[in-house]
Parts: sequence; C-alpha cells; structure tokens
Amino acid sequence: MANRITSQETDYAQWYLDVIREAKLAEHSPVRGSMIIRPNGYAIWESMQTTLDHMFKETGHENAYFPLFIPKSFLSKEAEHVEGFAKECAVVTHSRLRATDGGVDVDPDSKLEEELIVRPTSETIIWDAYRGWIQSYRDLPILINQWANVVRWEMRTRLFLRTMEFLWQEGHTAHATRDEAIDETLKMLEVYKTFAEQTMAMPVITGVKTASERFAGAEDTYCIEAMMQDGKALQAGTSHFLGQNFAKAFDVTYQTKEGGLEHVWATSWGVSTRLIGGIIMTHSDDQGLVLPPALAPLQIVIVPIFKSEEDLDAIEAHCKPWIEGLKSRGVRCRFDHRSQYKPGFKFAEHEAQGVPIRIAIGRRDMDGQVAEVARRDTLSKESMPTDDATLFLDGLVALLDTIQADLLASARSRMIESTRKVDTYEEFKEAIEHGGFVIAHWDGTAETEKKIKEETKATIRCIPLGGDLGAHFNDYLGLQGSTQEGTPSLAPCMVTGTPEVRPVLFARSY
RNA sequence: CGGGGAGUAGCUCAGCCCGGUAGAGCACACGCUUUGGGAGCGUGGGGCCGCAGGUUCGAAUCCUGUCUCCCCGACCA
Repeated sequence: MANRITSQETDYAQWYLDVIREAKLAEHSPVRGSMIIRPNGYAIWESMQTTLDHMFKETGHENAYFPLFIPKSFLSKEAEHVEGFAKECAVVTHSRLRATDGGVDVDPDSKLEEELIVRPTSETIIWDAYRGWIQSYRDLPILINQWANVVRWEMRTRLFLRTMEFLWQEGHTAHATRDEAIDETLKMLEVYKTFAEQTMAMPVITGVKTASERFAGAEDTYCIEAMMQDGKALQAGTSHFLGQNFAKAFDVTYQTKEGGLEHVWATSWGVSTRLIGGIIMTHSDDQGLVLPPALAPLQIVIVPIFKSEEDLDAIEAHCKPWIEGLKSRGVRCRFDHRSQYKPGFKFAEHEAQGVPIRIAIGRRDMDGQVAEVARRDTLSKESMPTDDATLFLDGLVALLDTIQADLLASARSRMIESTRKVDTYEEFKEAIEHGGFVIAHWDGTAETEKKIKEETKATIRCIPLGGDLGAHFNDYLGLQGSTQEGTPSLAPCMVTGTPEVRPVLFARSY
C-alpha cells in the first residue's frame, strides 16, 4: 500500500498539499493564485458558515450584501487604508472585449470613466452606504455582516492560507460611542475564540497587534493566533476597532440625544477560508485530513464488508435503523454502499477525507451483534456491541464528543509544549529556530520589532490579552488573576534592555 | 519581484542531452474471478507533449518569448 501523502517529517509543505489533494478539498485554477474549492472543501466552509452565522445572529447581527466593485476614488478617502491596500488591488479598466482573428482583445473604446476596484475589503463601500443610513443616535448601532469573496493581488500564494481571491465574512458595525465600539470589537474576538476552540478544536491566543501589524485604517487590531503542527503561527481571525476613521473619511455623523453632531464609531471583523488551512495544520496526520466532529460534513460512515449483493442488501437493511437513529440524534452519517470499491480502499479514502468515525460491519459482526468502530483521530479500533441499538447509538454520539474534546486537548498541549519563555536575545534566536511561540519582553518600539523580524524572521503575533489563556500562559506572562486586563510581569527588553516593559508573543508565521 | 525546480493521458512520471510513427504505472470502461486495510487477469478508450513564435524536409526534443505550479526570500487574512 503506497502512501500517496508525503510524511510531515519529510516535507511539511508538500504534506500540506498532498492532504488537500487526497481529501479532494481544492485544486489550483488556471489563474495564478486562485483556487477551485471542491465539494469536500466547500462543505467544510459551509459547516463553518452555519455555526458562525448562528453565533453572529445570536449576538444581534444581520446579514447584508454589498457590491464587488468599488469606485477607485473610495479607496483614497482613508489615507492609511489606501496605503495598506493600494499595492494589491485588482482594477477593472474596460468593459468590453472585441474579436480579433483567432482570439479576443480588450476594446480600447470601452475604457471606463472611473476605474473600478475589486474589493480587497469592504469598509469603504459600506461606510459610503452608512452615511445615508445614519442620521440620529436612534439609528445606531448598525450590526451587519456579509458573506463575500474578496481579492488581494498577493505575490505568493498557498492553497487556503493565501489565495488571490478568498471567501470570508466581514462584519461592519457602527456605534454611537467609543466604548460601545470597543465592546463590540472584543465581543466578536471572543466569538472567534469560542468558534476556533469549541468548533474547530483549535486553541488560540487572543491579543492586540502591534502598530506595524495593524489593519490599515484601524486604531487597534485584535486577533486570534493559532499554532500549527510545524511550529509556525497562523493569524486565524481579526477584529478591528476602527475608531472614527471611516466615519470621518466618509462623513458619517449622527445627532446625539442632546442635539450635538458626532462622528460614528466603527468596528470590522473577519475570518476567511484560511481557517480551512488552519484546521488541516492543527489536526491532520500522514494518513490525511483529520476533522473535528463539530465541523466534519460527514461525521460517521458505515462501510459494509460483503461478498455478494445479497450480503450487501442484508447489511444495509441491518444498518438502516442505525442511520435513521443517528440522523434523529443530529449526526451526519452515511452508509457507503458503493460496490465497485473494496473495503480497504474505502478505509483509506475516508481516512484521507477526515471522517471522524468509521464503522465496519460484515456478516461476522452481524451474527455476533457487534460492529468495528474506528476513530480517525487516534486510528484505533474497537468492537462495540450492537444488540441494544439505543446504547450503541448513544455510545457513538458520546464518542463524537470525546473525539472533539480530545482533539482540542491534544492541540492545546502541543501549543503549550511548543511555547517557550526567554529573557535574552540569544535565547530568543535559539528558541525561534525550534518553532512555536516565544514569549519575550519587548520595548514597544517599531525599530526593535523590525530588527527582530529582519534578524530572525519572527514577528510579534500579538500582545496577549491574558485572562483566559490558561495557567501556563498566565504563568509565563506573569499575569495576576484571570481578568481580561491581567497585569503582566515587567522586565527589561531582551534586545535593548529598556527596563520595565511587558512580554509579548513572538513566532514565525504563515 | 529576486534565487532554485517543474509543466508530456484524469494522476505520477519516462522520453529531450544526440530532432525521425508519443510511452509506462495508476486511474477510467467492459468481462470474469474477487471483497475484514488502497484486488487479480484479460480487452479497450483516452494526448494540438502548458501556450505563442522561430530554426528545420521534419520539433515533445534545438532557440526566443510568455503563462502557470512547487520550494526559498521581500508583502499579506
């Protein structure tokens, strides 16, 4: 049995691509840097969407849709915003093609009066619309999310992690006060953290970005940072406090209760199909994709072992009540009745695609009132009695929960084990080579940050918020108590020796 | 955009140096035998050799340009 997946140890980057191919998640399209998301990959995105969309609605948001095209002039209204995105915009300049002998070319007569930008993000077009929607404090807050695609003309791309076009959701909210907007920013950060940990089983560190890593146009960018198996960090989601920057750029004001005129406060927040890359690099192994049950499009698959069509029919009839029972328990399951493939092939295929539980059942098991239940995460198998169907099916549901919890627990211990705390720059350089998070004291200046990045390729992933990071991180950071503010221990900067500065989280990242 | 590697059947690749009828394995279709970890045998279908020019009697092969992918850097969700 030849393994079609390069081992993680041999070549992690190749392993990542092999897993995507074998799980049939996505493939390259004819256009550089853009990908085709295949049904298996899209099903994961839909699963993420379902859960997140519910969480957004529960926190009072509603969905809307804004256009793909943005007038070029909009991009220039917020100075930092344009500076951040100008270098990676797709620009529509013409509206027509014309036939030439053997092909087509752009019709020069169709040149647009004002060029259109394919949205790299939607702050500008949304805040232009908000100007018309907001007059009074009674119109606030506006809590809107949109599911959309955006385009950023990236130089170097990787499937899911960085593609020129990607799918995401972007929340854009408008508030009457600074405090309310900051609360919203933090609330959505918490939603992301909950989603990452509870649904994706991917532990994350919450924190604030440094000025140089901040979203173009934000006052503060908060993020969730995850640690991949190969020791590189992944920015998994961001939540921005935009201050009044966009309200000022687009002249969005409201009348206060007292009759004054104020600019509106804003937030924006998003996660993207990059999360699929995160899920791959958090749980998967050399056999292929491993999916947490909460996210898996298919949670349980039943593989019949049969010698004849009669056998297959008998087994299918035997399993039918299980499928119904599992579905009524809210489990996504399927009976794999394909007769053109041998069981071994199906086992390998379902493993490559990350189905959390596989049940194998043949005549032998039917007669003995058992079924072979295999866990994808541990690759372990056990024989479970099936004579009491209720007990059996409840046991499977419980096993899904166990797998979900185990995946989070092992990802968390991996993250903790890969985290080091250092005091000197020498220790830092060595720790960074090992991969993982490195906690060190930094003097807060962009110069030092840049020097570290140039010399070690490590970036400051965030200034951790503290609180719920877990005892290990709180200990490292010297955090007292478990409040969000948490007071970190102060010490000299590892590079410049500036005294009494706070610790931050470093890593090499995707 | 700089450095390195690569585009030939759906996939992985050989053939290229040294120009002369386009190949293998896997996959696919059909038949028989199989079915508890990626089945065996037989038969068959499938290719503007990434694309565009050029050299040549003749180009997958030589030359030029171009596009795309992978790896390493600078930019980023």
